Amino acid sequence: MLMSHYIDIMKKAGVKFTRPRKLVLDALQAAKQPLSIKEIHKRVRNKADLASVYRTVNLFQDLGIVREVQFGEGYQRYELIGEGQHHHYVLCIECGKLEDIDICLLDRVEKMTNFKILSHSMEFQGLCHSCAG
Amino acid sequence: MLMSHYIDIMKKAGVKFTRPRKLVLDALQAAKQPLSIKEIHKRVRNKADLASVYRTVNLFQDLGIVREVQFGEGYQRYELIGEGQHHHYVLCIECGKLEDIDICLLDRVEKMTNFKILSHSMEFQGLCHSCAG
DNA sequence: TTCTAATTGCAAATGGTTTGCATTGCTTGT
DNA sequence: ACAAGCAATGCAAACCATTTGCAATTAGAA
Ligand SMILES: [Mn+2]
Ligand SMILES: [Mn+2]
Ligand SMILES: [Zn+2]
Ligand SMILES: [Zn+2]
Repeated sequence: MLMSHYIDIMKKAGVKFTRPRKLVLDALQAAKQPLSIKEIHKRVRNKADLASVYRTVNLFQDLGIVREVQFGEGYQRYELIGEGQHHHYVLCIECGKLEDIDICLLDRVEKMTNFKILSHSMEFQGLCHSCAG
Repeated sequence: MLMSHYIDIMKKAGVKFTRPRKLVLDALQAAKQPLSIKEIHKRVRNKADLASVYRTVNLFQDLGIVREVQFGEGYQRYELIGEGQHHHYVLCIECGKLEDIDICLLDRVEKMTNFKILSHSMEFQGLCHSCAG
C-alpha cells in the first residue's frame, strides 16, 4: 500500500502527519509479520518515544489503518490493513512459525447474526508439522 | 458437565481438589457467559484470594478445563469446556449483548495447515441490530 | 513567517497478572 | 492418632503492558 494512501486517511480525519507517525508506518510496512509495540519501538529507537508509539498505534486503529492481532502472548500485535484486506494466522508456539490462513468469516457472521461487525480476531496456536513430531 | 468430571481430571493430573478450586468451578458452572477474573473473584469474595483465582484459572487452562475467551477488553475471560466443546461469540460493544455462533474452524484449519492446534480464538465485536440503528 | 491547536517526550500512574514467602492443609506412613 | 513432607493458600510486593498529566515542541493553516 502506498504511503500516500495513509496520508490521505490522516488528512481526511484532520490529524497531522507527524514524524513519529511516519516512522511507525514505515516500520509496519517493512514488517512481514504483525509487530508488537516493543518491536515497533525497537525499529524506531531514539526517533519516537514508547508512549508515542502506543498513541500512534491506537490512532491508527481508530482510523482503520492497523488491526490488532491476538496471539495470546500477553500483549498485542499490529498489522497494516491494505484496502479492506487483513489476515488470519496459525502460530507454532514452539518455533514461532507463522502461516497465513486464507479464511475470513466476517461476511458469514454478519449475515448469520445480523450484527454490524467492527472488529474480530481469529487466530490459532499450536505445533507445526516439524515441532509436533 | 458433572462436577465429578472435573474432579477426575484433577485427580489424574495429581493435583488436589481444594476449596478455592471448587469455588471457582462453581462460579464458572453457574455463569452463562465467559467470566473475567474480577467477576469470578466477586462471586467468591472472602472465600478465596484474588491470587488464588488467578492460579486456579491458569491451572484449569493447563488441564484443559477452561478456555480463554478474548473480547479485546484489556483482560481475559474464561469459560468451562464441556467434553471437547467450546463456543465462539459475537459481542455488541454498545449494549453488551452476546450471541453464540455455531461455527468452529478447528478441524478445517488443522487439515489445511498440518498444524496440531492447541488453542484458538475466534470472536467478533460490533453492533447488534438494535444498536446499529 | 506567524500563530495556535495538536502532538510529543518524559515521568508518573494505572491495572491486570505474577511471584516470594511464611502459613495452612492434605496425604501418606508409622 | 501423630508426624513428616509436599502442595496449595493468603497476603503483600513485584512485574509489565498500557495509559495519562503536563510542559515543551511542532505541523500546517492563515
Ligand atoms: Mn477476518
Ligand atoms: Mn473453535
Ligand atoms: Zn514449529
Ligand atoms: Zn447492542
